[in-house]
Amino acid sequence: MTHFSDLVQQIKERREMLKITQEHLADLSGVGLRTIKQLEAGKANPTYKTLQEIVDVLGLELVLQVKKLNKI
Amino acid sequence: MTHFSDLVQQIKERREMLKITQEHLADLSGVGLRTIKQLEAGKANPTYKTLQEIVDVLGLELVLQVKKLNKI
DNA sequence: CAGAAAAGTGCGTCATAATGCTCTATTTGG
DNA sequence: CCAAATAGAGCATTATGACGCACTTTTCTG
Repeated sequence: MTHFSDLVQQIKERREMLKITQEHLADLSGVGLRTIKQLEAGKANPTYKTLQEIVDVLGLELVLQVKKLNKI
Repeated sequence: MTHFSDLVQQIKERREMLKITQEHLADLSGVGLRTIKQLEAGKANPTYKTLQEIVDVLGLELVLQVKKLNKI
């Protein structure tokens, strides 16, 4: 779960910044409310698709890049 | 599945660039060979954890960033 | 070209992600 | 402080991801 908690944190902060409730995010993204709650609680291992639908609504995107070294 | 195929393509190209076989990648990442095969074939919706373990071995990382506009 | 290595795929099982419902705990506004 | 809104969880069900095995197809290599 390397930096998964960071990612969750980013999602949560972004949602709050946009003044969107979990429920509204669920409606907008089509992802179940329960799923969003579990994700934000850090108690989930979401599928790419689920993650994608959520971050998309938040105006975010998942990108793959060459690892930056020395993350100590 | 927005740009999922792009992500799969990046993973595949990176693996080939590193001259690693799917089997070797499976061993290195701890992810099952079957799972890697399905992913590269674009016939999967991997969990974050699975994706993370694979890209990590390839020296890549998934990052969340604010969406760049006008991707027409 | 022939054999070997690597990749693709059908089938079946097991584990778990996704989800709804209900209830509790927090947070927030007035 | 109180009530309403929002978030966190337990429980159960359904859908599907992860995986091994066996076999076929494709791609290398000598």
